[in-house]
Amino acid sequence: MTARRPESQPRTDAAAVRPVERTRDADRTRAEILAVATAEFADRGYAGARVNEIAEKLSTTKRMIYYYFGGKEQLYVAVLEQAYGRIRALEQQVDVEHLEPVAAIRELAGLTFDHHEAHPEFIRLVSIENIHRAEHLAGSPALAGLAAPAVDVLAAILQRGRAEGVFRDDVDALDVHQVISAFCVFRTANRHTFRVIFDRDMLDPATRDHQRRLLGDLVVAHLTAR
Amino acid sequence: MTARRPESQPRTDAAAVRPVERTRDADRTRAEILAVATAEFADRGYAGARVNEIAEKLSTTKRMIYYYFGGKEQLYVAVLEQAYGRIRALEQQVDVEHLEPVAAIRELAGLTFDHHEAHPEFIRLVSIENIHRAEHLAGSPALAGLAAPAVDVLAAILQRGRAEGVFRDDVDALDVHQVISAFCVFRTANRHTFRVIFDRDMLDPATRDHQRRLLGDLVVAHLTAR
DNA sequence: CCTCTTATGTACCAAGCGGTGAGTTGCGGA
DNA sequence: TCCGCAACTCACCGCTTGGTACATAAGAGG
Repeated sequence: MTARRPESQPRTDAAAVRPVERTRDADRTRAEILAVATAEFADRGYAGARVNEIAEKLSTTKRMIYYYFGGKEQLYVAVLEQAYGRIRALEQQVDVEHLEPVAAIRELAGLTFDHHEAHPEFIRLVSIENIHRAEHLAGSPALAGLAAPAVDVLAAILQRGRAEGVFRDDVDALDVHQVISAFCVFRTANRHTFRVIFDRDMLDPATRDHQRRLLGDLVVAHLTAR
Repeated sequence: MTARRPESQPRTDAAAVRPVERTRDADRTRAEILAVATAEFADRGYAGARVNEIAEKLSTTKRMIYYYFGGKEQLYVAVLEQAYGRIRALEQQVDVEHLEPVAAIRELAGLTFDHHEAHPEFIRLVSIENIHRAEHLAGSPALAGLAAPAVDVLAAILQRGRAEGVFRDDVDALDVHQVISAFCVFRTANRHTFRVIFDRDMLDPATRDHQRRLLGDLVVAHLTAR
């Protein structure tokens, strides 16, 4: 029991020979843990995710998770914070001010549609957090009460549309956002049960394009009704 | 160690004296396990639910869960099957054939709305099952591929509306069902994160009534557009 | 070059987990 | 009345789980 490392150890004393990796880098380690944890939590839920399994997919060890984050729950909160932060950053890049109101609504709805489809892990994390009644979200000072930029963009479009007389003046921006979100979240989050029960594959390109148009039609019809 | 039951035992030999309970009843035991398990799985998710905890809330023991269902996963599938079965039974009772098409659509949407709000545990189970990519649903011969009756009702209404010339003739019934479902599921399933981020309480009566009307307006506007 | 802090790895633990072996009791039928 | 079996109880098991004690190496600063 004297041989500690039986193999796979250069031992040539030339420590600097190794390519590039394995230097000490707190930021890199933290980022790697977050990335792996995001995938794992999104994949299996909070209770279903295993700290040991996250650790095994890391190039570092489990000890680092506790060193940097403190515990499973805090790691999960950190994952949520990073995910929401990234989504907000993306939303802020939306630019539809150069379009006329109807086209702008269609574009915004379409972008949300694409965006949700492109980030299913985020939608999954949101579903998971709702299963837990948003208690972690509510407990995070970085996240609670901080609304999405998308609603402001939407409110501006509605304002312009009203001024131009093409939109009704009794429609609330948050309502419209909710309708768009509902449609986009549903087809991503509930895709699996919907497929089993109704045999509709949301990811099929034809279905996808059809639904993207449908969402635009739906919202515009509502905003321009009467 | 001879006294097995130190107290709380009548022991008057009048076995028939006891009110009604505690006889052997397989059906009742099964039903009780299912009821407790439904609440527990809906509350904490599949991985988060604990067999031990379900057992503690039972008037019987954990062993009975394994006796009747075989294991945690099979118990979960049984919970899903019962939940879907009940929902379908409710859907089949919908009767809107006596209403004109527009009123019928509003009524159907409203019933779905009320129905989803009244059964949040079911919505939670569906969310949970989607987190698991509907693998249990797909594996259950009693559930897979068996569409909801609501879509047939919807298709009939659309048909009538088209015949009367009040509805467009290029709208798919399943699309409409999806829009209604999306709205109703979203406001129930994502209620918690939505509240934390946008400070909107879906359960507030005024909000609720407003959204119920909104859903009807939305669908009707789309069906009657152009 | 030494030293002190930060970052990392190893080995391990107690509690809780899903699951079971083995016996016991009530009840319906002969 | 008694028997056979379904319905039920109790104690127990082995493994996985989140979490940690402790040793140690890599750099930055002097």
